[in-house]
Amino acid sequence: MKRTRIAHALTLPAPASGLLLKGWIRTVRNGKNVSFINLNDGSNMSGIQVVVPGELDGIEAVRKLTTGSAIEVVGDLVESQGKGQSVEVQATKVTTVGRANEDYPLQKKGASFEFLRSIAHLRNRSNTFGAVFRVRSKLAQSIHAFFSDRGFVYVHSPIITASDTEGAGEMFRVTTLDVGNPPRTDKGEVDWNEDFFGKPAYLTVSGQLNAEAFALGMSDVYTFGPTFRAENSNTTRHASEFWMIEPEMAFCDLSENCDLAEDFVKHLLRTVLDDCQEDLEFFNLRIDKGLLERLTHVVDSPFERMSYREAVKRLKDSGQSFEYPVEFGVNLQAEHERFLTEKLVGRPVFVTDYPKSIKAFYMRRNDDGETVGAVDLLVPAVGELIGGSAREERLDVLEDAIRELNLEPEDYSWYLDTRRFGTAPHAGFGLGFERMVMYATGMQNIRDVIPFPRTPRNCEF
RNA sequence: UCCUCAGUAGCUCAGUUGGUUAGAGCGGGGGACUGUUAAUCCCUAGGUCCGCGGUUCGAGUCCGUGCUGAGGAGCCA
Repeated sequence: MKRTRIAHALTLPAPASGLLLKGWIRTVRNGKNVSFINLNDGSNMSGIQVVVPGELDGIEAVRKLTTGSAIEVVGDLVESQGKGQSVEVQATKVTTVGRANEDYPLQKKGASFEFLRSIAHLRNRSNTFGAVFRVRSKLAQSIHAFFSDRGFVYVHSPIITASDTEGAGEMFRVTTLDVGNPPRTDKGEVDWNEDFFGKPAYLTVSGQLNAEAFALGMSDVYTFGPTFRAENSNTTRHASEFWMIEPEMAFCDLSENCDLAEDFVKHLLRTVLDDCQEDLEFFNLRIDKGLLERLTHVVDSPFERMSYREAVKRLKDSGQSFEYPVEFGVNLQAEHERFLTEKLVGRPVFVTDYPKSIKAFYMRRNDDGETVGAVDLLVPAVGELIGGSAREERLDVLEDAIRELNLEPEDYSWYLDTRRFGTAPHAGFGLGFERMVMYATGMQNIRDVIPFPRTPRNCEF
């Protein structure tokens, strides 16, 4: 007999006989004549109710079953006699596969997210985290589907990099040297020539420069993989290891870049609205009351676009007082971004053309000499969701930008090669995957949307 | 990294101006009852009050310090 996943069993027309279900017990209620088991195998939120008649062979073993135990059930799908579910499984055989002892930490009792983080290996068996990780998986699959449909090439950018000049944050060093007793040069400095790669190496903080190289040859590409930041930042929105999506398109300007970003965000949200209904309804009920309304609104609204210059003007004209004043030339604070997208615009907004002084060297310089072709997508309730830009494709301008930062163009030789040999306008953006999962689920802590999160001082599991 | 707050039973929490034997609900064990829905009812076991040091006749409670966690800020994705 072949196993049926519970989500599928629930779609079968009842009555249906001879099903084999396997999963883990969420709750058991034993009566004199009948026992009820809520069985869950991770394929959906609700699980399925298994009804075990009191006269069944082996009923004594069933009565001793505990929350968390793994079992196999053979039975028939029938219309439910009780309230609360339309169908249930009338068991003809129940087999204990793996018993959970009475100290199983996930009892049928509300537990704090903080506690569940301490049992990350078990928390996927809870309602909330089962839903989070189903949605996360669906979003990941949906990302590949979106780009695949548009002819993008999926590029695996390297995890280990030797360039420490990307400037996106503190990097984790990768080394095989004995940290307690490294080889040293005559001057007493650590001799990186002796290290595995013959020079200092790090975990990547971004795949963008690699993606650019592939875009300038394969046209439309994207990366989707893990990224590492050694920042000692302890917030609900930062992790040391997270996933990032970075599309990069040749022969593409800032406006077309925004077009893609808008389609992309809407596609992802529409997918989870369509395919993860039960999970999203749970989030809407238990985690974030406004979730469904907000997501539906975003999917249905055209995104606003305005320049940074205009955004600053509208923020100043709003009369709103901010903890940090708004001025042309300063980065927008979280409070500014939220006010702009939530109050002034009321829907997602692309803010474009930031002062060059607050953006990265590789962003394309505008003709005004003052701004660059950067774009941030701000969304209600979260703030910045996407950051991107048109890339500087002109070799001489790019070299000047590097020198202005007191960096050496020679250190970027392979990157500059792409501008020497058949350069072309191109643009792209980066989206923190976990930010999207948080946005889609209403979860407020990044540690609760990553299966086994890594943050400063936390590398369990 | 900075600021603020917190740490009491397996979990979620209460614990008064410092005062006798630190409590409740859920979960666990035993029983009753029941087509049940986080079932219900009775009985029961279960504690390094985060660690260390101090003040005091007396500390879960006050002070210092360390550890851990959370929220906020900065940085960013």
